[in-house]
Amino acid sequence: MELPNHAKQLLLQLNQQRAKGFLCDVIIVVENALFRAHKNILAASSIYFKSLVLHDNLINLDTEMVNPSVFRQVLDFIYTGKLLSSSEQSNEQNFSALLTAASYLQLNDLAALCRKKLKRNGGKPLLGKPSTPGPNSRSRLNNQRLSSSTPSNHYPPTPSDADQPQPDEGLREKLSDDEMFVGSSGKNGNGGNGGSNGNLSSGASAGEPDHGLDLSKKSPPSAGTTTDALSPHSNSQESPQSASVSTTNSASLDDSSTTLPGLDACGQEPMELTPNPKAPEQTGFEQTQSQADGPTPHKKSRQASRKKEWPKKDASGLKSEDYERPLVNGVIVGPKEGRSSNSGAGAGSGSSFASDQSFQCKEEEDGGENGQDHTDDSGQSEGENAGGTAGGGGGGGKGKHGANYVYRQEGFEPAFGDNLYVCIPCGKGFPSSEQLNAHVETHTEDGLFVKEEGGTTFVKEEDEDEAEDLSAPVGPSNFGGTETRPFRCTICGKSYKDPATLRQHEKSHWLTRPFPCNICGKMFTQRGTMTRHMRSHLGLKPFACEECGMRFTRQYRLTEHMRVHSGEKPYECQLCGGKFTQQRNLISHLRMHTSPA
DNA sequence: CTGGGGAGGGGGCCC
DNA sequence: AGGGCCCCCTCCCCA
Repeated sequence: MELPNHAKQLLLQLNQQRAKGFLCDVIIVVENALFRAHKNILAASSIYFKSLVLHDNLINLDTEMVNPSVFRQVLDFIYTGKLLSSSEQSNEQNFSALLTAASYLQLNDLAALCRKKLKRNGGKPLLGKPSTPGPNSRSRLNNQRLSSSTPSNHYPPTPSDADQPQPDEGLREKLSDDEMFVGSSGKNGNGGNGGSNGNLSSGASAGEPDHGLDLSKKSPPSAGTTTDALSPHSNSQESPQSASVSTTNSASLDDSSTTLPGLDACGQEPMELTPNPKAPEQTGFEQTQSQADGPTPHKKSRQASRKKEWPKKDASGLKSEDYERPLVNGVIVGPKEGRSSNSGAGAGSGSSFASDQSFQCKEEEDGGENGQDHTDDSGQSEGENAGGTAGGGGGGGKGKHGANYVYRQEGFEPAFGDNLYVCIPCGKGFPSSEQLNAHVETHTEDGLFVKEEGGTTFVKEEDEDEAEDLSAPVGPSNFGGTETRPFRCTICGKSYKDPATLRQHEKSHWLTRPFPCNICGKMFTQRGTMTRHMRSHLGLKPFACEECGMRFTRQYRLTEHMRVHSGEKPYECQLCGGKFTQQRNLISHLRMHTSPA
């Protein structure tokens, strides 16, 4: 007994989910466009993808092998088995590009389809493009690019040996100059020494501004010779994640930006893949592991593994809105964010992608942001840290790591059922995106930022940034006493020196966090925290240790790290006299003294 | 195997 | 917006 349309239906659902970003657990970066997808689907369609998604949640594809437009077709193909080529594209060039991409990605069926098509048209497959499996060619290209002579025999290549992380131009623009040289760190091609973090790419360095891209400046001179051991950093770069940042492309943001996966290009003629019995036969082989060829310093593996962790839970939290937002300067830009990110790059955004109508998706101004809350922590966090001041140790701990930033919220256990499209704020499920969107609009009128406790303050979405107007803090001296900290939070009673800080603090009480990460959808109460978080996605580590070349995402980390070299151990245990370089280690040490052993 | 220390990384929060 | 600090998690090394 067999259900006739089962497979088809399943695929249809999956494709719809992809369109909404629902349960998507991997992001593919192609030039300045991001695509979300499901690891399982990718893994089932290509060995190459299989090896990539194994450890990566953020994958960066070689822009020399595939461009956003082509990748969109590829992705559509993967999810539908149909080749949708718009009239304008259904020419040889397009098929040729598709073939290149398919070969690179090891999508054999698609490649065969393209070859067939090209043959039929009398075209020549793969002109000038490598016909070898992507990975290899990719490595080759990368090596060239890096001018590294290191052979890349790994196959499939781990992102690590594949690319040299170089932040996408667009992304760079979005971040401060000093952040730019980061990605390069390490990873140089092969591990060999990444050590030098970044140095490699450095050719660039000369003449850059102080903080700038001069990799050589920031990184240790040892470039070529440094050992891996010294530069765990490099290792970290090899982690999948870093790979993600690898593209060298200098896509100028202006235009091309965008790609909205999940959207069907209109007017396309489907070219269906003929049933292929042996199709999904990818044998399972996960050799990625072996990649860590050579002795790997422990840190390497450790870091690598850590990297793998990040998106674990977050990835799925992507909002469809983000998903569909055009990218500008390499960063997904949406109506909402666009507004807020007015910093240079952001500003341009609006206009920059305007030209790219084709993929644009209209979504209402605010539609989504609110939708994203993850409450996991919110609930308690506030409470805790609020009251807690110092003791609030809770404050810090809350929500860490694990929270589900996604579709599930405590208190909102939605009955999904068939309703795959779930309104995050209220937990209602809808059978179609249209219905969900319609529903969401009803929210936007009400404003979704509700204070967690008391719920007395409503902040309209539009005012997100100017929340102060509505969440007017209790003015100075409303609470007798603290003259130095006259601004007090009505919810938890903590007081602050200035209204801005109070306002900032108050956001921690909001049920909905106003600053979402455009990549994983995680929500933050402070923009700065979100920006910092973004760095981890992008592999940006602007702060380099001049001693060993190790790079960090935060200045503070570097400062801390420097003590390793200086031998300074400023933190002393009053009980046993033990000294530590880092306060946190003293703290954990103290616990050892105090814990009831 | 286990516990302690060192250290990288992430998030929250205040200034 | 960025800096700095705190807290937590986790991994690795080593005794």
